[in-house]
Amino acid sequence: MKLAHIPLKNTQTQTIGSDQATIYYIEVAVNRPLFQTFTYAAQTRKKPTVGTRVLVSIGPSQEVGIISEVHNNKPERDFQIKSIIKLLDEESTLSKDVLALLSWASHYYLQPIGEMLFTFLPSFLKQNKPLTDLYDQTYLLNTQNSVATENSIPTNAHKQQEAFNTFKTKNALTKEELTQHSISQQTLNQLIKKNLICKQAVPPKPTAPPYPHQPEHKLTAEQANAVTHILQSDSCFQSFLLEGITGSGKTEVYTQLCRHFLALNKQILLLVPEIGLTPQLQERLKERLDAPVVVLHSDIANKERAYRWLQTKHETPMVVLGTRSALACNLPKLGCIILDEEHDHSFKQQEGIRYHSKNLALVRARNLSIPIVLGSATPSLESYHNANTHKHTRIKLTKRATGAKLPELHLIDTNKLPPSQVFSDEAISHIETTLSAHQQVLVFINRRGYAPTIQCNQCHWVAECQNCDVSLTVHKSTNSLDCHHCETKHPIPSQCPVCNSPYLQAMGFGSQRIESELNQLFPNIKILRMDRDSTQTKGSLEKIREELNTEQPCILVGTQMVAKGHDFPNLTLTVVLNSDNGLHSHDFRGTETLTQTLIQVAGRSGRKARGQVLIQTNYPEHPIFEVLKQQDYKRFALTELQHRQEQQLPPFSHQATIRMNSLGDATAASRLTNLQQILTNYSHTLPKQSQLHISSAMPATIERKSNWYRYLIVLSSPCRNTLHHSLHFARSELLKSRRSKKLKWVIDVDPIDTI
DNA sequence: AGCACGCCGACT
DNA sequence: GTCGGCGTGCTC
Repeated sequence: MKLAHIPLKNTQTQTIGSDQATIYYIEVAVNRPLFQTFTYAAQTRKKPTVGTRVLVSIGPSQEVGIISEVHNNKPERDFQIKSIIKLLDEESTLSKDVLALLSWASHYYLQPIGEMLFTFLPSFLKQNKPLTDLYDQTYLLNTQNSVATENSIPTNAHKQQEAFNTFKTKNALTKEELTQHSISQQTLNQLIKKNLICKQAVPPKPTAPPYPHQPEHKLTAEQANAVTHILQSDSCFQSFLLEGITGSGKTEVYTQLCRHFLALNKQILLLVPEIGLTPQLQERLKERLDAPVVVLHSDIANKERAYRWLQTKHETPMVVLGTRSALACNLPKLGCIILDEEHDHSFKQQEGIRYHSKNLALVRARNLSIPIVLGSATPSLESYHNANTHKHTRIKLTKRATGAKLPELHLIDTNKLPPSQVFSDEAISHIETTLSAHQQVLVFINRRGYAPTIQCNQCHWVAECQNCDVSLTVHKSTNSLDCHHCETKHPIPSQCPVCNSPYLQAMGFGSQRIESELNQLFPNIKILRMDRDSTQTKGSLEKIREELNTEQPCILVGTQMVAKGHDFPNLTLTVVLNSDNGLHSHDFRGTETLTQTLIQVAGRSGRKARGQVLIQTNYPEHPIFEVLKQQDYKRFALTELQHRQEQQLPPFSHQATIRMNSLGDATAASRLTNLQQILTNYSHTLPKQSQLHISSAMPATIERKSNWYRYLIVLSSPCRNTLHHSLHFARSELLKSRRSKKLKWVIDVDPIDTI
């Protein structure tokens, strides 16, 4: 409300000569893959602050940089120090604590400092434009002016008198408030002309539109207990693992936590894995909280995103709901961090700059001495282990908030099912019963497209991508063969390119094929599909959700996407198809991920009344189903952790991969073998107890992608420091050889896959 | 990364 | 001759 204290913008009327400008020496990080900052001189009156954007000339070009350090004395440098071109803003873009966090992250993940900072910045702020471009225009009572001038309003100018009185009580008005008080532009201009009112740009403040109804909500005993437990650690660092079964109402716990911290004038950062879940969560938070909810994710338009970023600089209590990039927003009064669905792999950035948001969130909470809550029904084994060893405090929600029981789980052996038939008779009859009871059905298939491949009946030729080592997926809607890895599309051939046979057959099932299959089986029932292809256009996800809320019997076909936190109240039956390919994964995290996905999918059904889950499998004897039938995640976690311990796999050791890709041929493989040799020699120089393990160079799961040949070596050690030092050594070796357009390398600390 | 410089082959 | 390909090196 108080805007008067904000300094007036037009103070640049410098008295040249008596100008007290001093030279400061600063370190600047630019958006380039360089592991260093550059020293510049800045001549200003006020000491520049860390995190402020500057415009610098670097080599022959001009670029936006961020001040990462301000020196107290002139640093000794054996090169000439250039001056910055200008300070872009008077205020910092990255707060001090965020800058410290990201500097640490650049060191921990061995990523270039400038790129690390810039990946978190909305792209508008990467440009050479001042923050003030995003400020709100307001009109302010000119307090400098004496009362005498007030008399300059003619006594018959009632509108002006009235408007001026409004300003005297309100002090400042935004454009909207002007129209609210029906002050016309004309009247305003008159007042500005008389120097009674001045125009001023102010930093945007988040606002909370009043919500028509704020339903009261009663917590279950478990929920209430969780909230009080977490609040006990007020203003000190503590990490909680909120382990609540699907439908146990974790969101309600988050809401109550938000309310509490807002009441203390604090801010809350709520991180979610993907935008998919935000509309529902956003709506719930807005209707239950009496404070602004700022939503930040990469799908928000450029300028709007930067505007919201600026809003988070405000000290007013607010909730920021966002995906991983929201981690670096300012929030000067941050009081609590919540990370929902903490097991989700999308918190790990896999492309470009590699980091894990969960790790950064934990470090930020620790640095700020505030509590952090990691929530999931199926915690990652890392977090599970951390709770076992009391690094995290475990809080459990064991009952569904509605009192409904967890769904019943049945296995259907599909060994005798002919390959052309997807749905077993048993599944079909269950679907029929459910639909006739006016309830909804979810069919989960972990594959998009029509069919995963097309094959020749005679010579068994399979359509493969020219640029990648994968088979092409049939897409009926576009009538094309698509590569899901390099995005190329090919026409479907009418005959086999090898033996010219016209008998080409779509093999296997994807979500599109399931959809058309269901349309044939249940011609009078609405079939909805939720996958990456069907949700590309804006608002399509909301449309699907609306349809589901009509309580009409219908069938939803979905991929991975449906497993992520959606709440489908009228769903009572879930049919899982084709889960078998996850059973034989060569990645040691394969069973973990599959178990998590299946439990999450199962959890979509029966939120109100008890639901049912049918899993079709060719391997009904597989131990994973024993766990799933009991829905005993604890048992799974403990057995799997024991296995990990025996194998010395994470979380019992720390891993990093060095990946190297070469364009067109496999040179990366031999280069990596070279590096592996150097690292092996290096490991012999280490003290015996440091136990560094270096794998030999191996191809990535998809060896060739977009014609890039991809290889990696895995370094692991039970000692974090050993691993870290070895990686820094490896990087210095890598930097010795020249960069080439056809050879790229990247270090991935705490990798989650080898795809 | 982005840019300049420089060295080589193939063109009006 | 000189245009443009790319390999090499530097950026405060």
